[in-house]
Amino acid sequence: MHGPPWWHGRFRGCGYRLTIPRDAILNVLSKASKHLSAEEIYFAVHKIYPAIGLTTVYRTVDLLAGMGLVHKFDFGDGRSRYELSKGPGSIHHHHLVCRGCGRVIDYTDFIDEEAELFKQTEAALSKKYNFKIKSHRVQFYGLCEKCKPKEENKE
Amino acid sequence: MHGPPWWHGRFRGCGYRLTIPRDAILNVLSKASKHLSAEEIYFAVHKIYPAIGLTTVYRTVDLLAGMGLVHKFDFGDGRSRYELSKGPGSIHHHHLVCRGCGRVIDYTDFIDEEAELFKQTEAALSKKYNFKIKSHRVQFYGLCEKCKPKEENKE
DNA sequence: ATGGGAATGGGAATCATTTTCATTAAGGGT
DNA sequence: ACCCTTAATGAAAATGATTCCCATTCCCAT
Ligand SMILES: [Mn+2]
Ligand SMILES: [Mn+2]
Ligand SMILES: [Zn+2]
Ligand SMILES: [Zn+2]
Repeated sequence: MHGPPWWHGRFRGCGYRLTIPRDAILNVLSKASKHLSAEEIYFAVHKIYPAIGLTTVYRTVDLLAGMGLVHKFDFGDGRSRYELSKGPGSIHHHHLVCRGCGRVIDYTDFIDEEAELFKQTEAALSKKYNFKIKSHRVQFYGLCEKCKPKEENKE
Repeated sequence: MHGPPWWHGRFRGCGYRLTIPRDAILNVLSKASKHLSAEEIYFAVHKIYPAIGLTTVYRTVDLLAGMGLVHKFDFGDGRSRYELSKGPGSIHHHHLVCRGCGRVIDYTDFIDEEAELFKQTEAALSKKYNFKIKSHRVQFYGLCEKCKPKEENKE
């Protein structure tokens, strides 16, 4: 709870500077309860540091993705969404995406068995295609509890 | 090899008209060996029917995705890519995406065990979140055999 | 303190996709 | 084969997220 946030150390090693905008953006992301768009990050950060521009948000979020600190997602709503990937409170998980309302649900259940299979699959794919796998993404698409009934009414 | 293509029947049932553009676009997709962007489809179709516009490609590909005939993907290169999902020659598969050059590799290996696990996972998720799962997407990100060496040289 | 490269921010530019609207053409009924 | 209704189309303009440009500011090792 005290001392500098856990990400402060990660910048020096890469030769990057830990600036106000970068720190502010990471703060916003670390407190976010959902998957934020660049603009949403911009608005949130803007309340505390009105000087920070949208361009910087894009640049920063891109840098962070390159460092592996955030994940960039496309859930099909026309804008990229970002989520902290490392650190306390962030666990590897997969997503359920509602085609009706766009809601995204994180799930970590059943990951145990998934993780085991993914390890095997990654190993086999790496060898067969001589491909170095860095990460993966799993998403299920469908209808959430709210949208399911609406769909049925259409018939 | 003869007779109307397999997709002709799929339109009537939905109340959609089978038009020249739609047929042409499906022909292009059915012959494609890679994941085409809207513009690539447009160029291919344009050689045979120069009158067909890019707008129609977008509309059609959207319609086909809604009908479940094509899958829409985002591989991170800034444009959506489309692939026939049903019919002879199209098997359900997952993707390896190279972060270096953007190459996308289809793989169907190891799907057997994956398929089994996915069935279980889908069932469990459906129940727990009261979510109707229609489809899923799995992508592995990393470096292909060509890009792997380049990355190592940078250090 | 100083110099130099890194980082920033505002505005313009890009570019994939969508919207608009006047025109065309499926295809069911005759 | 011919009409009619209406879905479908295409050209051009609009949109909107992301990127580019560049003058200015900031960080930090010397
Ligand atoms: Mn998530
Ligand atoms: Mn594929
Ligand atoms: Zn929903
Ligand atoms: Zn590659």
